[in-house]
Amino acid sequence: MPQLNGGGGDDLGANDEMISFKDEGEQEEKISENVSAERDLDDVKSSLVNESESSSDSEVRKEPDSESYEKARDYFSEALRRQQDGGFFKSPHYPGYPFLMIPDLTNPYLSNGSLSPSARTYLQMKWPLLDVPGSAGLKDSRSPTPGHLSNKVPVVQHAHHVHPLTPLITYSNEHFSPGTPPSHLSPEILDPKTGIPRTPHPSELSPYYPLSPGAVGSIAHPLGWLMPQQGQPMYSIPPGGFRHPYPALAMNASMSSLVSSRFSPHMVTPPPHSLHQTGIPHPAIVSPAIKQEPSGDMSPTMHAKSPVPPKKEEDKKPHIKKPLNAFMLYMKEMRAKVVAECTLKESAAINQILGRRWHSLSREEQAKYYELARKERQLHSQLYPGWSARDNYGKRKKRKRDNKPDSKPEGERSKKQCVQYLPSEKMCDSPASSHGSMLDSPATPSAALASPAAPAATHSEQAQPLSLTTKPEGRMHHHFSLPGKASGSTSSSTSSSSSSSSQPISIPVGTSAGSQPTTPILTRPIPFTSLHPSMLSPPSPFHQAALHSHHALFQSQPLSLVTKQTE
DNA sequence: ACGCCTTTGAAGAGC
DNA sequence: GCTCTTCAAAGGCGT
Repeated sequence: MPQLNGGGGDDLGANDEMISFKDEGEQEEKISENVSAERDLDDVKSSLVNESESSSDSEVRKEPDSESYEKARDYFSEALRRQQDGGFFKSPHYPGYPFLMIPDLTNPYLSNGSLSPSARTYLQMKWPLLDVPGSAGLKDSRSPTPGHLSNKVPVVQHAHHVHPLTPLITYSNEHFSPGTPPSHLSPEILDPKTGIPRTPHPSELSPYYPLSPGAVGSIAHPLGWLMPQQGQPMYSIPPGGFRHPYPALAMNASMSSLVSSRFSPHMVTPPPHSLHQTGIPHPAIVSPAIKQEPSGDMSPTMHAKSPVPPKKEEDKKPHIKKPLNAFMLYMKEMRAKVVAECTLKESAAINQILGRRWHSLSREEQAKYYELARKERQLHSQLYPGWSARDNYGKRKKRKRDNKPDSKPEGERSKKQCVQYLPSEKMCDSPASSHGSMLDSPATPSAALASPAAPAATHSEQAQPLSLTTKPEGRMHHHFSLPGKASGSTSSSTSSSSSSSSQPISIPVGTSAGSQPTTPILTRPIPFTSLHPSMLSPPSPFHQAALHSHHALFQSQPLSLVTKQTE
């Protein structure tokens, strides 16, 4: 139904994709009302972000090897996203966002990977934009106001300057063509000092790349708040250097050779072999011998396309990753923000939060991700026509949670099946969601807000990330169902089988499905230090003042409150 | 070092 | 057509 993006629905064949939020119903639009709250939240977050930066910085540095290269880049991009995320939920301002799914020279699907998709995205776009003076409301690009930058307050970007989903445009190589910046973006290249649009210099077009310490130090870095330390690049710098504005020129041999073919500023002379038959540079073809996946394996489908002789097939197979779905894209985008807000590290917990946030997104916002994911799939199919998701089966040699619905009683499954991070999540969620201005979710009673640590979040709720929404029906019910499978029954499909089966339905302790067990099972509790009431959704202005106190409170709160058992 | 955890969505296989 | 499984990201944690 939701051909939400009316105009853009070119080949929006993904009708089914929209189904997921079909039942999201009406509650979500309210998010847009919190734009101003978000603005304030930035201030709050800035402190939290700073708080988490020091630790994350060390993380980055501990992986200098080439394999971590992408990781570092991703990290950096996430850090950038943090800065950007301040305006993310303002995305209602981006209804007509043009998705720039231009085939990328790099290959985000190769696990050995080239530049991080998201990182690439930020290349010439983000940093110049960061020079746009903070307060979005001002929209005054002529007052650099270095003060706010040095103050490490995330710059609230004007919606017009960069779309919040920009980092999701992961496969566009536009950003690597300084000579041909995206038409819609080129005007946004602002002079860091004047804020006046200007013709970007190549060296400035890739501000994403780590600046030389000197350069960073000489200029009040717009991203100072996310720069771990003065002049310290956010992410690990390959031993080879990586200080040149064009990393390809300074990186180690393998990477540079890889990147050079992909990041040629003008792409004038891409190596012939790098071009896919579709005209799209084929990353997998580009560097079969240059940069292979450490484990190096090339799917048979790749052989068909790759000019590289099939010799050493097993060794040369790059692992072509699945295209990211909408939620995955969203996760990559928002993870950093959640981490920053919650000082939370465990992905399992973060993902739960993100799952809730995902459902709290407005239709438009979700639609953007769906659209983006759809285009990713299109691009992926173009890049790898013969690729099948099946090709990756078995690559992960883990076989988990093969919970035959009836093979084992619920409680007999591994205890980890019952791991619940949601109590904490709930606590983060409660304040915002319980507030009238937010998603007045019936599932988040004010009691939860009053006592974040209290197990107000019923277990059934925990098993239902969607409970954040106002829709009592829909998936919510499905999650109540026993693993046997009422859940998958919905034609809706979205979270049908997989989520229901994977969900820790964990009907606990003597409670039937649908009842309200008050005992969150938290075998691996999240430290309270990781919790923050603003985690799940932007806090309303009313909560602004309370955020810090909440945070402080959480830090001092014992976890026992969460794990309290009621039976 | 490896796998699990967690989330949603997509895709494939099996019935 | 429906159900189930696997994988995609991510990073802490357990073994």
